[in-house]
Amino acid sequence: MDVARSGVPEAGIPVACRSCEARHGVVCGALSGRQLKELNRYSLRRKMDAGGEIIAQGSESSFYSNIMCGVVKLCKVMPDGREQIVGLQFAPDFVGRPFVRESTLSAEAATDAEICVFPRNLLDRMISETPELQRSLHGQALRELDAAREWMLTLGRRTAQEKVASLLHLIATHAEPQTPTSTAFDLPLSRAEIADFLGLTIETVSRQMTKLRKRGVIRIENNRHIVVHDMDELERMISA
Amino acid sequence: MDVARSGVPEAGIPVACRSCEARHGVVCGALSGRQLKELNRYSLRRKMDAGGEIIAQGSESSFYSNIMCGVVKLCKVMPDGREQIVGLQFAPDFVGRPFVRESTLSAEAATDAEICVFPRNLLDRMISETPELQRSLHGQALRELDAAREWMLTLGRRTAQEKVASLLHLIATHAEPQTPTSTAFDLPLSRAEIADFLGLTIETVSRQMTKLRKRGVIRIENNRHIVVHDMDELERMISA
DNA sequence: AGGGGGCTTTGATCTGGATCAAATCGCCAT
DNA sequence: ATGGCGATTTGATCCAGATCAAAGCCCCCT
Repeated sequence: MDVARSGVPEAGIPVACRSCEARHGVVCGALSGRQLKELNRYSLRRKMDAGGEIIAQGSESSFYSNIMCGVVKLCKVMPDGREQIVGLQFAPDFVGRPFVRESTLSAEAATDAEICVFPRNLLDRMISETPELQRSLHGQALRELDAAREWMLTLGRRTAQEKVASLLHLIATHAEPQTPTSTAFDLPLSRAEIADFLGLTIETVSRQMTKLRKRGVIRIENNRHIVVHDMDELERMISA
Repeated sequence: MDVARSGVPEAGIPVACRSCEARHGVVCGALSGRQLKELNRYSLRRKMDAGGEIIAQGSESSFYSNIMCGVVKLCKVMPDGREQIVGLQFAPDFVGRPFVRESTLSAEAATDAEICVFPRNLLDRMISETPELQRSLHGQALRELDAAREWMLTLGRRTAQEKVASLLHLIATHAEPQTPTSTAFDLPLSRAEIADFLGLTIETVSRQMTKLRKRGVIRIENNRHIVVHDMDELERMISA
């Protein structure tokens, strides 16, 4: 059924890109075949173990990345060690901060992950040459801003119970890129990381999870695997 | 001393724009003389009283605005009335959410303010035709994202004392567009609004302000006017 | 000048979540 | 299997900040 040469949009697309998770993501989805080929020439796939650091807070990085699979957490730490996770990113998100070299936060693999790393200078050039790419990255920045502000409401005004429900709902909603909402999933974060995302302590997170379990809203298997029995109730608990 | 015609970059610039606060802001600074003229033709200056609503949460607005003077607060409210301020914007910031019509937050004048309102469709067209404008708005979105994440750290991990110090420092740093940091300023927010920005109650905000006053870090005149006696100490209290 | 209403401060008490302290669980390496 | 170690849960107690309550203050209006 394949058409032989032209007419097939994948003609001329690098082999590595054809089945890539991020092929139609924020960055690569906005590039021409020529650009894709050039970016691919200087790209490197990298497997990250959970906990591995992609960008260090306060450092200057000369790379950007795309997330191919896995979950990446964005963290801020204070000099005294207090830590706050300020965002989660999922495949095929773009990771990096155009226009500013020094990073004000760190990016770490929360789960085992695979990323596609490419030179900052090269993408910066492509951004300035490609309005569609600028637009696409602008769109992701605005979506992240919406998400950050939604989370500010969670941090500032929700109770511990509502915070934990919010987290479970967020994961249920984003864990599987294909399905809009999944009722069973693995948590990409440890209890300590959940605490740092919600502005709580480990103990409070654990107690609230237990409470949800005892109320029959969720089941917990092996600490990390969650089955949501009553998604409606979970959503109701967040109260918008 | 004026050069007669061409050579003066302001030639052909609408009169209304020449002395405008936002003339070199995120939007207008990225437009050509022709575009500026067109945008100006469909723009409207509007005076807002403190508390006046620019965009309602959940509504669809067909306008964007530039802040000419004053302070605008971005709020989210929950169905039960709990409220969180998720951002403050100062002249000459742009207010609006490109790409998405329905607003997930409300924008209100925190102080008496003046804004320049223009049609969404028109600016959307200019954005798609003007890479420099797209870039400029992308830049503002990323700066707002940085600010939102910084505030997430404040909301999630700082104590009431540190939160109030963070707010005073934010205002000292942004109140006067001209000076980088001012040691005396009027608070653009009431105690209730400060509480909604910091995720605290009015009473806690008041007590922490009193504590700062008694420690000699600040002086408070007429509730709204603040003089910072010891800016170093204020910054130290935020601990990065 | 007087009086009223909405902020703001101050005081007393309560409580949700933090902190301190043990178990218990799960998983890996031997 | 067995031991060991980090992660998680559970329990006891504490405390920062919320809540409830009452002045005080400021400013505007008549």
